[in-house]
Amino acid sequence: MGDEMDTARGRARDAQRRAEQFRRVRDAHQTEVAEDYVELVADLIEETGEARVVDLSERLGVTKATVNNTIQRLQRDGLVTSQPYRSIFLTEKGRTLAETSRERHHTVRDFLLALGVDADTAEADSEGIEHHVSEPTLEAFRKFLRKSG
Amino acid sequence: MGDEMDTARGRARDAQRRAEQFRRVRDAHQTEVAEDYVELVADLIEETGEARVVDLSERLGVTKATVNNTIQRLQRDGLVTSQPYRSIFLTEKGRTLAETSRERHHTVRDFLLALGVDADTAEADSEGIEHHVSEPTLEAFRKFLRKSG
DNA sequence: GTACAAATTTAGCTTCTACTAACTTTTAGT
DNA sequence: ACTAAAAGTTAGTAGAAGCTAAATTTGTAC
Repeated sequence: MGDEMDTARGRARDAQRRAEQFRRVRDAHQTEVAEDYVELVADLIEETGEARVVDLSERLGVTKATVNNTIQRLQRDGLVTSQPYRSIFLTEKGRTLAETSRERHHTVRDFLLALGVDADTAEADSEGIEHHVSEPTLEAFRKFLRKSG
Repeated sequence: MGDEMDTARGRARDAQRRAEQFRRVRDAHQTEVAEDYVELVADLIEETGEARVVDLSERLGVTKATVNNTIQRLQRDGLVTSQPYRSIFLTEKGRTLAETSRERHHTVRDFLLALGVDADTAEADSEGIEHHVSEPTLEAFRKFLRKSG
């Protein structure tokens, strides 16, 4: 068994490891929408007392029809409840997801701010980044915040 | 025009601003796949001399059929060229995208490493994060790297 | 309490990304 | 040169997320 084979094997292992990373990113995408929705539903309930399709539609920048579609799916997945023509509520599962999601979002945003990024950019970028930050990285962010705070 | 209206207006403006952020994240998603592919094609050409469907398939963790599909789309969008049963090449546009994409990827990865995140996590997270980091944030990352380096 | 406006829902369509299974072409071994 | 394996392609399917347009329900102003 020569070097060539070892190299080939090494490459194969490498490829599999990287494939796993891409898979994780793809999986993250599937939960991103769910996280954005439940986070927003939680915010709206706190701010205005209820979460309506039209509010989600405005804040997300998609049509009401799209919101409706997605809410159906989230209901199917046990994250929200809603009766026809009534506003939207979070299930326990939904509340938990909203909570961890929000915590992550804030950590990322505060971290970017602490790093010297301007407020608008920090808010905008954290929206995209929050879904792709693992717990170890979040912990590194928190550590930085403690030191710089 | 009382406080109530001002608040309502303020909320509407706020909603629009946030909607813009979500829109940006959604747009980023559309280019993510393209960026991952061209970056990988560039890597493979450098490492092995050519980029084949089967290699992309292995590294991305998707089937060859999926790679084929996507390559068609990238070709349609002018990022790659490929003749049937032949390996894949980047266009000038594709090379440019691969280059900026790779630079961003490395900046994010090196930044996470400098922050104390372990190598595996840095590699995995940077894969997800790289597509959502704006230029100002990247610049803040670079600045941190210069200071800590 | 009726009519109108606002909100919600439904129907039908598109694009993207993924899959499996079957097929064709190319490459490599003998 | 032939055959088998590897690589690439095609066809058909599915689900997610978006859209527009039309229908329906709810809420409100008079």
